[in-house]
Amino acid sequence: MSKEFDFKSREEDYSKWYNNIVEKADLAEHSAVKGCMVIKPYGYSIWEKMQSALDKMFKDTGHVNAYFPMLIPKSFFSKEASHVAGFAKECAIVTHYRLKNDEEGKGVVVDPNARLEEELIIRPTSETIIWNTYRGWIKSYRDLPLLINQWANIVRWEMRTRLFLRTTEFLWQEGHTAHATSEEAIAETEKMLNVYADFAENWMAVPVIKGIKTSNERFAGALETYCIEALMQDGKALQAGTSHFLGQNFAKAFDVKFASREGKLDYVWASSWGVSTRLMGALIMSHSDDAGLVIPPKLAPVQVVIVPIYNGEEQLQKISEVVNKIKKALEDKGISVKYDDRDHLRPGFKFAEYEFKGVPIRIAIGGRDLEKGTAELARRDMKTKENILQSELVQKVEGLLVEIQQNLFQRASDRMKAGTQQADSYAEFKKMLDEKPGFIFAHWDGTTETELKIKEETKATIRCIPLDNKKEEGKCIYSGKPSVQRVVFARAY
RNA sequence: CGGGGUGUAGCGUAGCCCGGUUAUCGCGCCUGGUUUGGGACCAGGAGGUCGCAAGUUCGACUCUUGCCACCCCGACCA
Repeated sequence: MSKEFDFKSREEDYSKWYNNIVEKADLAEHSAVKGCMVIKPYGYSIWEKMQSALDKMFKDTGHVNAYFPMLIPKSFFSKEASHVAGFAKECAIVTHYRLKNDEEGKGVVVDPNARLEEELIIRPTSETIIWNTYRGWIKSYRDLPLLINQWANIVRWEMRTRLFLRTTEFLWQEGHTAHATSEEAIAETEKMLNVYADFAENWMAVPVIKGIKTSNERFAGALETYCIEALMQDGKALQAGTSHFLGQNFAKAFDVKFASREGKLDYVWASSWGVSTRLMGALIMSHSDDAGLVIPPKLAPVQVVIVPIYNGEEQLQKISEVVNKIKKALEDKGISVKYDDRDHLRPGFKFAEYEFKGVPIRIAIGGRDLEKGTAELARRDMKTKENILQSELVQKVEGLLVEIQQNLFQRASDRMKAGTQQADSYAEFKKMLDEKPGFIFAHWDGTTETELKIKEETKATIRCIPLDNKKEEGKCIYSGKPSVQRVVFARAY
């Protein structure tokens, strides 16, 4: 019996549990560079599944992909005042372009003669370089809307990092669109928020609240920031995606004007929106349990694993014949199947391994099944198993994949519901945060001052003002001033 | 960036306080064999800049200083 695969339980140590899963399910590991991670093949293939689903959704909504450089002239940043203020503290800067051999023979050193005339920033986001480019692309209303997305890596120099949730370098997509009117840009911003929510719920099986950020939490340079917020199993909120209405801020900063149908020149209206490898963190923390990772079928690199149980090589061959037929039949239905016939590991070991790697369905076929025409079918989400006829396997598996997907969403939704409360006084609010953290709906007077005070005293922030919020008269839990609606508070990642 | 902790083989660790042959054990890995319905067993074997760098010393895993990385807590953020 190996200790290697023993997980910390969520109860025992939530962060350790999370790190264990990331490492032991082979998703990612720390790299030689502080704050940066290596995404391992198994983890990356989940990200690829996310990418391809999202990419299709973007294309289906009229967007095209392009690529802009990773290095941005420093001067670009200062063109939009609040943007530079928001990102200045976390920028990596390229100052030189050459190394040379150290004259004292101590390896290579930066060549002081190779200083860049203008320093380059490694993109923390690409608004500036993109809007500088758009100036040349947009002349007329006929050039609009411009609907572009890019898949890229970016760097934000973070103080404290956690695999997937916050790393110095991360992968993401960023959409940058240009429109003739404010209304159109806002519609685009909202449309992409809906795409994100759709993806989170229907692919990741993660329920989210759609909302608007307070001015304090808004993206640097945006007029309005929309977001999807998810609730993790420890009661902390996770911002899973954002979509920004940028107004004419970047158009003005980079002088991007278009001639309208009437022949008038006006600045272009903009949106930008993004989701990142942080989604991996959301996925892990939404569904996984004390036995390891749980992946919804639609994002699982391997949906079905088949493990043979045999006695001797001869029997293995017979089983393999049956398995290969089943495998083919499943694959014909578009299901990804792995047949694990490694001989040096026993079935029990494999069972455990696929459990902590989160494979949704496991089929075991042994000598007894050979005679009876049966198989053992186990589902990861419930950790249950049953014996069924091989002849019913394909149909059963197809249905089960759908069922597991739905079950995970249902379970996560129930958790979110159970973790969502209403507080009507500050005392009650603080008690909830301590005793049963989660989303807390409470009245707020709408001022940044109150928001910051609450944050300072409780570490809870306003996650968003839900889009479907019902208006309700009330009093701010902190200041007692009148409020027209409840907002969502939580401690967050 | 502040407080706390950790760093010895792929993983988990003993040794360090009180310096002294060839650095301990378990798991994993390799070879061969027996096994295989929930984390197999036997035999043999390989694998180490003791996080890095200086210093003290006849001698450093052990003492001193500096640095690095990771974890936890804070400030900051997707």
